[in-house]
Amino acid sequence: MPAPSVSLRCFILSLLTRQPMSGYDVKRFLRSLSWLMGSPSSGSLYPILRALLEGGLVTVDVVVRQDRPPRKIYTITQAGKRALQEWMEQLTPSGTLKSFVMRLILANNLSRRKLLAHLEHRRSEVARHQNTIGQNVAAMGDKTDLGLRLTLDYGLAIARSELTWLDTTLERLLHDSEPGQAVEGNLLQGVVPDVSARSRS
Amino acid sequence: MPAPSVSLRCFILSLLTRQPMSGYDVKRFLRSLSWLMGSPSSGSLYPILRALLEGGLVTVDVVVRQDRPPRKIYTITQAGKRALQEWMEQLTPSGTLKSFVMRLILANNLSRRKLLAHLEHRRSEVARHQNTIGQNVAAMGDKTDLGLRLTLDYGLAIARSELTWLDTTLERLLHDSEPGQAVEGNLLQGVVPDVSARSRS
DNA sequence: GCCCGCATGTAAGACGTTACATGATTAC
DNA sequence: GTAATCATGTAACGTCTTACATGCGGGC
Repeated sequence: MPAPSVSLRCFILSLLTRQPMSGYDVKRFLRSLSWLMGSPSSGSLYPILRALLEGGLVTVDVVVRQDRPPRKIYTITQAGKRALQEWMEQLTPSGTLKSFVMRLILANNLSRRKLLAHLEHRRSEVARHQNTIGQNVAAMGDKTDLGLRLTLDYGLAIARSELTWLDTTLERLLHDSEPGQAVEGNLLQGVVPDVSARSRS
Repeated sequence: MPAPSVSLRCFILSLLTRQPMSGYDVKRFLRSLSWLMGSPSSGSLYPILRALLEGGLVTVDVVVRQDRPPRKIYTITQAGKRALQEWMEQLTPSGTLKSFVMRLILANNLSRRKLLAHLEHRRSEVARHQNTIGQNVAAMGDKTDLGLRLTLDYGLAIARSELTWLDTTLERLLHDSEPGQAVEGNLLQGVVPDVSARSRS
């Protein structure tokens, strides 16, 4: 039993705050975002669900069906929500795009203040890396290394677009929060499950 | 000895085609690009160098110095170059940004044809993911999931900027290769213009 | 007939990090 | 004097993937 990573375990736990899901549902959801943050394989996903279950952070409803494997629908418990809250408190992101996106998806579980802090933290990191790249470009001088030039140019392009996205998003969120009063509460109004989610056949 | 991954081993080997380097040099170089592709820790880097040495793909020159650890300068051998060439032939990228950047850095070891193919491959992948995100947005409808909306919006912004970068870069490379006759040789003339463009601190 | 999607899960091993060990030099 | 950089390396451990096992249903 390869004790799964804290971050991935918590992330999957937090997906269950959106709605109860089966392991396969989690997989499909993450596969649709695989470009941004990759998606775990069965070999890591199912052990994580089992660990959550054994830790009492989720419950499972087994839906038995004729002649096919039962679907196991996982639902987060109160204990799970508490554990999640504790994890959310100590945001210490590690600079990678993946960890940034992880927390971005969880925006609903964050107070607006925390969300803004998260975005601003990312902003400063990207800005720093932009500077680093600029220094690299300067240090390179006239050496004709096509690969390095392309890479640095690429990095600059990505960094620039990310910064503008962060700026406009921050501005939008700030603008939205000014008229509102509930600054500290979670901003997610209609949390109610709505378990349909699959209409396509 | 945790036999290191093929890709990382080959990538580090290929860095030595740029110039002979010590392990620490490799580390520093990769740290300066850590945002794009991360940088390996000592625990993976040094075993890789040892494996390359034992495989005869590199040689080492030990520079002894007074009272400090000797610097070990690694140089790629003919056998190393051949092995690298073979690896380069079978480009089967795996969609991640990291693997894309890895090959981008190695542009000098690629024929122009291969480089263009690489960029075009990336282009089609990003375009596909852009479509996926679009579908997600459509499927979401009016559900108010702030985190998911932000994430999808973010993904779209990144994808768009990457596509425009790829387009302009492809165009530039095509434009440069038309007048020239040597289509198949490695290209490295000092092309890429004007990468300044920093306005914000 | 065959492969793909659905749906779960396990075992073995590849991969990489963390933490340590060593120790001189430079900078605050 | 405490910390950071230079510079190498090892061992233990955490983490994740690959490949397999199972088995039905639907499309080509």
